[in-house]
Amino acid sequence: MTPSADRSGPPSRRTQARESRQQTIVAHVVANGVATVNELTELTGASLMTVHRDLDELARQGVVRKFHGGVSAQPSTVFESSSEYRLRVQTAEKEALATAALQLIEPGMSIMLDTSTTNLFLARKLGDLELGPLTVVTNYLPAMQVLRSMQDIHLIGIGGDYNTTHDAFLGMSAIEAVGALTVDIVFLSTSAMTVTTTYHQEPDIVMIKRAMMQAGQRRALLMDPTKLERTALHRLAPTSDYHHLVLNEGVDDRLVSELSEHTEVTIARGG
Amino acid sequence: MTPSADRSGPPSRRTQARESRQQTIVAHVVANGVATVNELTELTGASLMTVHRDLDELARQGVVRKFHGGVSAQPSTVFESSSEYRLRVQTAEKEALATAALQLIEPGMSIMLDTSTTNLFLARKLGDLELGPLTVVTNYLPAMQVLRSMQDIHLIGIGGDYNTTHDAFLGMSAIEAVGALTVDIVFLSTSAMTVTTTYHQEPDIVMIKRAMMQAGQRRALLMDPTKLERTALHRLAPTSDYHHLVLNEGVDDRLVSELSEHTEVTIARGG
DNA sequence: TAGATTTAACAGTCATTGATGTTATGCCAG
DNA sequence: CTGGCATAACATCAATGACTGTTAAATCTA
Repeated sequence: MTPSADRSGPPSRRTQARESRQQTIVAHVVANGVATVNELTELTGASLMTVHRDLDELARQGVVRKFHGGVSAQPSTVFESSSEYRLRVQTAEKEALATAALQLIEPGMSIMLDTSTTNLFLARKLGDLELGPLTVVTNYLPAMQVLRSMQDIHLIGIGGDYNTTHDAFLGMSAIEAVGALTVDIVFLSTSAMTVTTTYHQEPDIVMIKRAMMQAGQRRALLMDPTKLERTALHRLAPTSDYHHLVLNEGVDDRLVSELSEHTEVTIARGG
Repeated sequence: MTPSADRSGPPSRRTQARESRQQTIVAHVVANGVATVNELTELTGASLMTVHRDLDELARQGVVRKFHGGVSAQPSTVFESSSEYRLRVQTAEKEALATAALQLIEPGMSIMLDTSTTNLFLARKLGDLELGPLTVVTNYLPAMQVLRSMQDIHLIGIGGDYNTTHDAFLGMSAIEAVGALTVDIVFLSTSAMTVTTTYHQEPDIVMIKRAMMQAGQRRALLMDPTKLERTALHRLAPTSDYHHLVLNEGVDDRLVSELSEHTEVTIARGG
C-alpha cells in the first residue's frame, strides 16, 4: 500500500522525476512557509492531481502540513524524522559512508546494525564481500529483507513492537533482546551531533540505540554532513563513547580536528 | 536473487505456467524415481534450458537431486520440507482455510501466526476486514512483510536466528520471546496429523510451535487434506490440545467424525 | 446555496522485471 | 580427444506495476 522505505533495486527514472519534483515542492514550501496548490502546480508543471498526491505523501511523512487551500512547512524539529523521507536524501554520502564502514569488518565477525538508512546501504554491501561467515544482528526490517537471501550471512532478527515510521522493531522486548547479545562491533547513526555529544529527537530510539551501544565491544558512528553541529531534544551519548566516527569528505578541517580529540575519525572518500 | 517464498501480489500467468510445469516434472520424477533432462523436455514441451533452470530450483529446494545425465527423486521424508515449495501447492485449499479462520477473529483481539504457508494467506486477509485494531504476533518474515503496511494492525515481530528454509526466526531467543507473550488465539499448521496426534519432522519447529501453543488461550489448527492421516518423525501435540480444527471440504465423513471426538472441527467451504 | 477545493474513479503510458529461448562456451566421461 | 551434457551470456517478449492525467463526485467555506 504505502511505498516502502526500501524496495530492492535502483530507483527508476520515473521515480527519480517524482522525487525531484517533491524536492522542488519541499524547497519552495520551506522557503516561503506556505504555498497554495495552484502555486505548486505552476512551479512544477505537473497536473493538479499529481501535486495533490505529492502533498499527501509529504504530509504523511510529516514534512509538510496540508490544510484547506494549501500547505505549510512543519517546524524543523519534526522535519528530520520519517525514515522514508530521509532515505532519499544524501544517498551518495551514505553510500560512501557504508563503503568506508566495510573496512571495519573482518571475516567471522558478529556485527549489529541500528535503525538508520545508512545501515541499509551497509547491509547491501555485505553480500558483495567475501567475508566468509558473518553474523548480523538488526531490528531494521528493510535490512532483514536485504540480508535474508545472502549466502554466508547468519541473520539474527531483533523482534518487538513494529514501528511504521522507522520500519523497525522497537520497544521493551526489543531492548531486552538486544541486551541478551554481544557483538564485535555495532554500527550506528543518529540525527544530530555536536563535537562532544550525539542526539536524537525520539526517546524510544534513544533507548534502543543505547542498548545497542552496550551490546557492542566496539561502536562505530556513521554521520553524513547534514547532521553535524546540530542538536536534537534528547542526548544520546558523548562522542567519546564511540570508537570510530566515519564522516564524508568536505567537512571543515577545524571541525574534524576537534572531533578527533574525542574519537578516531575516518573520512569516507568518494560518493 | 533467489525467488522469495512470497512477493506480494497474485502470481502472474507466466508464473503459473512455470509452477504447473514444475509440478509436472516433480510428478514424473517421483513416479519414475529418475528421469533424464531430455525426457522432461519432451514431457513439458519447454526448452532444454528452461527445464534445467526448473531442475536447479527444485534441487535447491531439496525436492529432487541433480546428477550428471539426469535427476532423481529425494527420499520422501525430506520431500515435504522447504517453505518455498509447499507454498505453491494446494493454494486453493489454503486460501479457503484462511477464509474460514477469519471467523475465529474478533475486533480487538491479539492473535499469533506460526511459520506456515497457510498463515501467509491468513495474514493477507487481515487487511481486508474492518476488524478495528488487531494485534498480530509472528516469527514468519513473509507475514511481517505483508502486515507491516496494514492500517489498524499492531505488528509484534518475534526475533531470533533467521532460518532460510522456513523464512522465519527460530531458536532459543525466539522461543523466549514467544514465552513472554499471551494472545487470545494462535493459528497453527503442521506437516502431518492422525486422528489423535499432530506431527512435524523438525525438532526446532516442534519446539517453537509448542511455545506458541502455550502462548495462546485458544489454539486453532489449519490443515489441508494432503496432511491428514500421515505421520512424521516427531510428535507435536495431541489433537485434543487444539480448540479448533479447520479442514477443507471433501474430507472423508468417517474421518471427520473421528476427529470430532477430539476437537471441534470446522469445514472450510469453497476453494 | 454557490464557488472553489479536494478526493475518488477510471484509464493510458511507460519501464522494469521475470520468464523463456538461442547461442556460445565450458565441463565431464569414455 | 571427442561427443554429449551442463552452464553462462545475451536477446526477446509479455506483463505487472508505478505514475500521471482526466473527469466526475464530494466536501468545505464563505
